[in-house]
Amino acid sequence: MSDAPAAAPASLDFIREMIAADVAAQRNDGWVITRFPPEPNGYLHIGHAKSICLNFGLSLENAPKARCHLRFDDTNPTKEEVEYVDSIQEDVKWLGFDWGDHLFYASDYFEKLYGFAVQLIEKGLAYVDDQTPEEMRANRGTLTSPGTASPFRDRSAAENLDLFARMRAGEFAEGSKVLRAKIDMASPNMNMRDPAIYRILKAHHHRTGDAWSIYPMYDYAHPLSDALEGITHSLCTLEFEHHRPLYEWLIANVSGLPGQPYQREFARLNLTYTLMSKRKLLRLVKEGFVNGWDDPRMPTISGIRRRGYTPTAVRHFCKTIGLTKYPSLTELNLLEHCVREDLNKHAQRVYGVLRPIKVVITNYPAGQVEHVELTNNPENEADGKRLVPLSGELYIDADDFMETPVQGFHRLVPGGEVRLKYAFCIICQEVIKDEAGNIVELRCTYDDATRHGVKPVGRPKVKGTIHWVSAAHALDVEVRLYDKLFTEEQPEEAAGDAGDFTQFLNPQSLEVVTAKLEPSVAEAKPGSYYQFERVGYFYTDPKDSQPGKPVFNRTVALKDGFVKK
RNA sequence: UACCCCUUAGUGUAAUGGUAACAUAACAGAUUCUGACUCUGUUGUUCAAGGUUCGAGUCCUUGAGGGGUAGCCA
Repeated sequence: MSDAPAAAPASLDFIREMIAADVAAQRNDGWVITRFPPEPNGYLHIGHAKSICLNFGLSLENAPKARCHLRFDDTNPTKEEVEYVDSIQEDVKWLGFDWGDHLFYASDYFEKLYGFAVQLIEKGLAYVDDQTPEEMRANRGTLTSPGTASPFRDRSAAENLDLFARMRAGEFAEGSKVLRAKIDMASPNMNMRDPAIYRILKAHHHRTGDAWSIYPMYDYAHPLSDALEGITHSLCTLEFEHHRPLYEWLIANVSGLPGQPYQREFARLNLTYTLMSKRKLLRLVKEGFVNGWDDPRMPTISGIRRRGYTPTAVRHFCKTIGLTKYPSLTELNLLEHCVREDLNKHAQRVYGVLRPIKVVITNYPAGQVEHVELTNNPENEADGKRLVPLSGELYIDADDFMETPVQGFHRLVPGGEVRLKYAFCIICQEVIKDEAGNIVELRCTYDDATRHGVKPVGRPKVKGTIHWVSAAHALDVEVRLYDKLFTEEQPEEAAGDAGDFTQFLNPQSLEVVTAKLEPSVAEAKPGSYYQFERVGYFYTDPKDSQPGKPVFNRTVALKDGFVKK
């Protein structure tokens, strides 16, 4: 799937408008430098894709005076792991973006950040607080009442310097002291009520090891890291809106910063039938509701990749949903539309029967096998053709036969006629059942005069065309039929505060069938995209497929224009 | 009952004081050796009330509704 990662959208969103104005005004000499700053504490999901497409997209759109950094915001060693660092890089690359040499870690700035903190202390803008976390919380006030100053708020710079140095040296226990910015305990913005900027954490960091026993807080590290990297536009989601004054306070009060970035916020992605919280996603994995972070039902990048979504489709989706400050809920359907749109252009067509019914063509010469030439992809003739065996014993899909048909059913019925695509028409003469009454076989006759799409004159029109697989040549293949993970559009909302979203897990989110596929798929390479004609799009599972023995994941079903009335 | 942000077809977005539109969804029809794709058409939209203006989705006021915020998480 090859379309280039995105030109600018036709009309500018509020962020792009702002940036265009900055460029026009030659702010930062016309440079646009953005960053995607994940904390390596989990796997990236489709919501992150929105941010990735924005930040890296901006860099592409504003070339050559633009770039986008990948920065790991690794300021909390208790939650972070290299496993996540690796997966995040893989996911960003898969989406089609490239950070070049601009891979950074907040932890690389620890020494500089420490120096800035010393500077703030010297300026009388930060102090060491000995209050317990409980006391701090109590004295912070509430949403409707101001906070109370800490008894330690007016320590001298000298004392603060000494204490902060000893915090770094590891002299104090975790939780016993914290460095706070001295701002305004009465601010209506809770973030400005002397926020903690350093805490004591005697934890092993995945990059700095045991070198530090204090770690900067996000609110402190982020703006300063942005400034150190020369970021011009720091874009984040809406819940950081209240952090903006603090961001600006730090940029204004720390001297010697090489850049003057500013922060703007946009609404995060919400998708129907989808959970986007890392914590809840973790629960699904940990409690075994899904099979790992890359389970094709997961909204993680690794999950949707394994499901068979394409980078082009995801990028196009991100462009389509736009960028606003309205906390919208996007229909999953739109994502699926983008996936089908891309796959329709590129997926190779094959015949596959998910729920086989045996069809015996009684007047077809016994033992005869012929080969029909089928188009691999009608959307792209260059994909060529293939030969598919046809014989007197076939499988068709159970969905394509109804013993007592409903209104509008165009496929095979007792005594009725249907076309086998690119073969001939058959008439169902007899339905054979076992003792339990299950259909085990359909006995049919074919009409040689109906080959090549011919409709003999004077015969009732055959409305249905169905796919088929030759029984003797069919491959038995494991196919995983994925459906939406939840039965509710908004599982969290539906569960309420006290409830548990897992009660809305869709029991039908995964069905594994042994399908009958045409023999050509024996050579299917892991990680390739297929359309099973009339059924859906399928992806060769990259983990579980073996040479000659592919396993397929259903990416998304084809739209079904047939609605039973 | 504090502060901040937001509100345009069912959903997601555009319209930058001058004809309310695009995508998707739904529904019709055409086409089709995929009930897909493609094509055509239909339904349906500015939260409310005032104000400014020749003219308001857009600016102002008030109200309503929604989201966010009280980690030594990010």
